[in-house]
Amino acid sequence: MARKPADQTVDREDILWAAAEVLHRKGYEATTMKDIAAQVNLTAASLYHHFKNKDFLLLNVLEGALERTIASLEDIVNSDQSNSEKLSEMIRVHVGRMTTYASISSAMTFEIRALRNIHADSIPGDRLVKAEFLARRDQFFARRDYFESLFRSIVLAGIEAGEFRQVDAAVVTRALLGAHNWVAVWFRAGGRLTGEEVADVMVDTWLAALRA
Amino acid sequence: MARKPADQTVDREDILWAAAEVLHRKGYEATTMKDIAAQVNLTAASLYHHFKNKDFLLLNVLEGALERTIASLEDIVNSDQSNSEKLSEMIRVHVGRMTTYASISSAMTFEIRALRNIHADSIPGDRLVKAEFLARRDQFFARRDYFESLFRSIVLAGIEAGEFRQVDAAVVTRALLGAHNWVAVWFRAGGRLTGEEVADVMVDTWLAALRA
DNA sequence: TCTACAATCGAACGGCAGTTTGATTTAACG
DNA sequence: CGTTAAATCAAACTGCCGTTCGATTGTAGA
Repeated sequence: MARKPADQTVDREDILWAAAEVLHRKGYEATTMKDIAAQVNLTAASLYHHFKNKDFLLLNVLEGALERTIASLEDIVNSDQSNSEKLSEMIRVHVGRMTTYASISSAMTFEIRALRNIHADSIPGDRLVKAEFLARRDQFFARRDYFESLFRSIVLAGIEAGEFRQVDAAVVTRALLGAHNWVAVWFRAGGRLTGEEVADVMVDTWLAALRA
Repeated sequence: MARKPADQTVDREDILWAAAEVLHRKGYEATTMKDIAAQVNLTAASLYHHFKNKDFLLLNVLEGALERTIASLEDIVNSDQSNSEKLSEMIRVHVGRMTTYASISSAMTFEIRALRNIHADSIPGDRLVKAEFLARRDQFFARRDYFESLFRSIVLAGIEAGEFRQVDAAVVTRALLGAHNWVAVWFRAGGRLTGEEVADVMVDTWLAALRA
């Protein structure tokens, strides 16, 4: 089927990973198709065999990252633990992704603006392609809201259960998410702290901030 | 001296403000000189009368925003209050800037990557211009570190004074800054909460997280 | 072995971004 | 008034970016 015997055959996942890598370093607009292709030893033209265009490539990166994160969080939310325990685990998962997959995760949060700024008119392709893009992008925004609501629902549940003190759950949740997102910007593997140690600090911080 | 009688005369500050506005919406790479010019009813070419090029324009926006913020924070740091009081005021100032001047402030934090990714070779102009850019950019990064150290120093002082509990000051400070930065992304004037109310929640949250 | 097709590349195209240049307008100052 | 210089613009240039197209390569299955 494919070309190239064994030395190099690239699949969708490899490209998505490479794209996230470059996205993390440069941001969507500064990232060229050539940049992404170079990371997987291809030419820019070859990428179009795997993805419709640059916009869809971005969309696929963001969708994949978000869905994997949501899946991990849902397992915790649906588990049988106290709200404090759930929140702790969720923080560890979220911060863990920010440190282990910094490129993918920070693309997921910081390139949302780029996704929003893509104008339907400028997308190449026929009407159906445009429509698909718009629909999937809307879906992504909805899922992104759902992701946020997972954290918020635990904060709210903790307050009602008396585990957490009375706070503005919406704002505190966003404060927590902002703190986590920022980790992907400053964290460096091999630095003073490991990803797990950073997560420990975050857990400690947010439990202290919320404790009744 | 100038042209245009009274209907429109534009100065550096107007352009910087307009640039921040567009930067906030689109990000540096997606922002065109035409975009910025349009905001102040000019053509792209006219901008070059006020700034050397697009890179310097970005640099000027970031420098201005950072220096103004630092000045406000230094007043508080040097004041005669407890560390808790100082931190509260600093949070109010920082969050206040994020809500009142969201464009300028979020450019200051989120466009740092764009600034870092500008390669000396690609800057137009002679050697002196390049050198000036590189020097001022380094200076900006240094000032940005200093800005962060202002918050961290108060956290550390609070710990030593026994006002705050023992925490990893570096990580907690960055958590706090991340939470604040994120405000510029989600806050909307006219929403459920005013900027001051958001700041109140942040003060409450961080004092709770740090209280001994 | 032959065929079909997945995967890749080189080359070319259209468009637009940042920038430069030179001319033009108009306010300020003597 | 006349001169000067600040402020602006239209037009043109250059280079690169996303994308398309056609040709080529190698492999999997018949």
